[in-house]
Amino acid sequence: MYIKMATLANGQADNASLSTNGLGSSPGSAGHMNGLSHSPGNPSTIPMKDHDAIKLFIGQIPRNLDEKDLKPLFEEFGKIYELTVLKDRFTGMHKGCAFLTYCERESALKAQSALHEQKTLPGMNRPIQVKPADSESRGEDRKLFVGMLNKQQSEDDVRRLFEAFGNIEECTILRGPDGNSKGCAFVKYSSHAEAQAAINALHGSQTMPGASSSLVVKFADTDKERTMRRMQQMAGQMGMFNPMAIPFGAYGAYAQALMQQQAALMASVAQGGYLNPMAAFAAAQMQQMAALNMNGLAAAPMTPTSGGSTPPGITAPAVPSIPSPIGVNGFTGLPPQANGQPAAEAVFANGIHPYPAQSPTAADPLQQAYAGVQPYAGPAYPAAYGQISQAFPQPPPMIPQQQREGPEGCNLLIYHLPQEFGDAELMQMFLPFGFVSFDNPASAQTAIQAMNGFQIGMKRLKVQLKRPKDANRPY
DNA sequence: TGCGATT
Repeated sequence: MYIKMATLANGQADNASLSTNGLGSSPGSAGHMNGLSHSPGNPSTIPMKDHDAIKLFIGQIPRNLDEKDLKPLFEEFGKIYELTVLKDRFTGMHKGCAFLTYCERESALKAQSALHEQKTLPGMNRPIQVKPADSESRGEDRKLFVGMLNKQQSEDDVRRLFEAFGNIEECTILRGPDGNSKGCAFVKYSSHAEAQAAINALHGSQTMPGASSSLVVKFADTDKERTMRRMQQMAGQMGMFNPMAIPFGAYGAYAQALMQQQAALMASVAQGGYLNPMAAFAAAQMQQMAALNMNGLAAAPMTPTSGGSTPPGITAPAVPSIPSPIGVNGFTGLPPQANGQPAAEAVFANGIHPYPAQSPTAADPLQQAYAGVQPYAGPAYPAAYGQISQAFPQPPPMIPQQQREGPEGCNLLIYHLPQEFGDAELMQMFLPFGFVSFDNPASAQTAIQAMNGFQIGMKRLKVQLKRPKDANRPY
């Protein structure tokens, strides 16, 4: 844990640090352990595949069919090199689809033409899909997303609409679990130019009956955009902090620090075994997303007040939303509290160096009192948390029984909080920096650097280390 | 206003 936190502290200054965490994609690395066809034992029987073999995506598979059930169906087109049913990474649940590689390219082509949309497996209401996996084609630049369709329109209707602009390789209406159209579709052309021509001709060109606005025709999300979108959806579902609610241009330090810290925190907790599958998934997504952001995707210039355009899938609220509880670590409650918010509150984190605040508006006197209400995870907490990341004995301790001031040099003072800011908000905002588990000096630094000057509405926070007690009484 | 069941 402490190692991770050290990494985070560095990451704050060095955006590249997350790119070394092994999150990179590994195309074609799907292990053969799940594969079907490799004969154990005699090496001479290990199948070889053509260099130009095609990995096929198989969709619309009943969930009660596993590799051995599927094998006979596909074997008639050639020798199978690998067949893997896709399963949920955490729950192991059959996802209703598979990847299939034949030893020979020709077999794949035969299977595709014989099976794709040609038959429907028992229990399915849509025909089987047999087509090159996305990883084979790299076709994002010729795939269109079509929105604002009439929900009655079929694949054929959409094809007719788009066929004049090029050769359509794939046309799929997006449907909900009930099979009803979601009013949108993917259309993949053979070339980027064809796709662009369709956009030029069709986007906004007409309004389908029942649609709320004119036809949308645009390039489909890239991998990165898709990851971001999923991340956002999941964060929303879980009621978690939503990193994308905060525009990176304006709040880069905060967002990055949060994301990195949350990713590390959740990952280490996950290793300890406390996280439920959803949260573990969230952790993985979070890491992926942090990595993506480090690569600059979300670094597009935009601020709440700039009036700039918003990239697809990213919302830019006028006021940054306040992170809500993470929902891990057992931190579901909040400390007891005296209400009536002062303009400044002392907040305890675990840090060391004195750090001069540099807010331009920092004329406020210190006599604003450290009145408050300190959500502080006492000394017992870090130790207990340390266990978690190692072996995972007990769940993390809950909220501390009583308010306590942290060691000297570890307490932050926050000025210019909004009136409506209560402990809950305060705690949520600062929790990632120190309340939970981090007792190294870098945490306080991270929090200060990320949060000092952070704008909430019309105000800018002032965050600095609380002065030692004796230094606080100049008179 | 909706981006697939894709290692």
